[in-house]
Amino acid sequence: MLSTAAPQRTLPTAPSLAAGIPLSSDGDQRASRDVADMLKLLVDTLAPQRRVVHAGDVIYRAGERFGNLYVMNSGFFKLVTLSPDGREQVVSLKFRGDWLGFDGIAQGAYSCDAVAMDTGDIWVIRYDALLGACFRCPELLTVLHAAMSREIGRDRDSLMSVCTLPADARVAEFLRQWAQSLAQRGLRSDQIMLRMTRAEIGNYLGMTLETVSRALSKLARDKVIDFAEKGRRDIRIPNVQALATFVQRCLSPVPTLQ
Amino acid sequence: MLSTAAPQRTLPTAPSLAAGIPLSSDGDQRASRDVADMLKLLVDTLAPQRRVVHAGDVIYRAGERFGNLYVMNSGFFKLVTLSPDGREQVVSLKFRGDWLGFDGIAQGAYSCDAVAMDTGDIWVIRYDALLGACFRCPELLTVLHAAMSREIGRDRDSLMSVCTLPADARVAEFLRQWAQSLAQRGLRSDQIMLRMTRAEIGNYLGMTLETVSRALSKLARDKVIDFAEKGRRDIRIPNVQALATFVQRCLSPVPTLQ
DNA sequence: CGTTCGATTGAGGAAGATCAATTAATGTGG
DNA sequence: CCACATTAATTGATCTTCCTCAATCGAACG
Repeated sequence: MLSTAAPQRTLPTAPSLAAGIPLSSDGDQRASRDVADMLKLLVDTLAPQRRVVHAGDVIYRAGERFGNLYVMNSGFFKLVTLSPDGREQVVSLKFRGDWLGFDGIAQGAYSCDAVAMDTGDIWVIRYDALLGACFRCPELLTVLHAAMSREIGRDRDSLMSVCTLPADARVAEFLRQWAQSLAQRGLRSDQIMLRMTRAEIGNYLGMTLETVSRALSKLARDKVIDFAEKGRRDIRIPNVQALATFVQRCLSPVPTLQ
Repeated sequence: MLSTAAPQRTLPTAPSLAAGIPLSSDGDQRASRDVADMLKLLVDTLAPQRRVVHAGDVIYRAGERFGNLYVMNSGFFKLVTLSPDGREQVVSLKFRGDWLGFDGIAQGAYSCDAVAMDTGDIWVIRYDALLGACFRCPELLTVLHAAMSREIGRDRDSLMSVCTLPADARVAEFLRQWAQSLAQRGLRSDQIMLRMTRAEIGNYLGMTLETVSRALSKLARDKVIDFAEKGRRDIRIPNVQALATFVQRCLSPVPTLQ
């Protein structure tokens, strides 16, 4: 991990509108600092090329020759794989501080599409340049490996959710993870703007869009989430903990007394 | 990847009992060489400590302080994660040439249990020693990153299977992947010895043990697989391609005329 | 040889998929 | 700005797949 020696200033990305409720735990604040530290380190050592992206932009495609890694400074990405027989799967969602392109290292070609879901900016990092820089600055290597390791951990969490949770709980857990991801990056997490359709969410979670819709309706009915006035795309989460307890309630075979 | 300049001799682990049918494709043979090359490189540069393991041995546990990576020379491992609320999930299966422990880098502690499912031997590699060696031998870094990248790719393949395939197809695909893993390592892949119970397989694939059993029975009924005389734990796969076509048949909404 | 654990198979039920109709949001050209 | 077309979301009614429960069988082991 980052050896956070100097009390690095948090980048101005955390509008903590804390209205009494603590929006992020201590762990989240540390994670937020870690992300900021990593980004600063990358800027300082690599002066990466900056690239602005908009919703729909494809940063790399499956099969394309590998050469770059990308680090997200802002925005929101999905990674999509396509099987030979045409099945499509959203395999990962990425936020600020996440890296894109690790899948390409092994085979010399990317194995999925990286698609921007929102406006944002990412940093282009030539892989061989990065390796070179790692020799001059071992800290870079630490950061790189931590990022890859984290990605492996996240992928496993996804598998766990899909394999062990019923549909309702899976959707709740999805929202919880999303909120937590935002919190860990110093972004406000009490209101999340889903930039995915129900179909995309369902694909990611291994269920149909109707089931996603029903699950969200149930969460709203149970007051665990709230829809914004216009559009059912942004979701208010009054209390993240409520999502966690909802998941537990789905798991326990306790009669729901109604 | 490995710059396979010299025609490195394949390690004596590939008893190609080819009885006419090509047991492995050209791609598999290359992969097999790559694995052998990697293992040789590790021996030469790190002279890692060797450790013999037996079924049930736990190499590391979730929460344990991270320090070592492990490279499998032989045997078979499962990685198991446990959620805070007690859900257990087999998140990965590992074979010869695979690395164990990547999940520990990010957090400074392992996030799953690595359990041997069979007798085998693994090499213990201190992470900091590895990093040091990477500076003297950049090839090591390439190999390390390729291994992590491959792991990310595999995890995503798992997610894709679980999310997009019906139960029968998932079991077939599981066997196909297993056979392919063996072939890519120069091991015979026409006969695989499952060292997992139906319950473990089901857990890994996100279904119940009964469903696994029924799927295997169906595969046997359709002559896609064959059970050995004694015990239903080792499975003959007369033709790997048949597994792939079985998966496709499950996907296509073609009436099965019966 | 009985005990235990794993695997198989069947019957019934429940979660979620599919199909379909309706409503809400978004966009487009006049 | 409106009428219209288009896409996304919701909700209901069935239907299918898979889970659950249960009984039986086989293999391994003390």
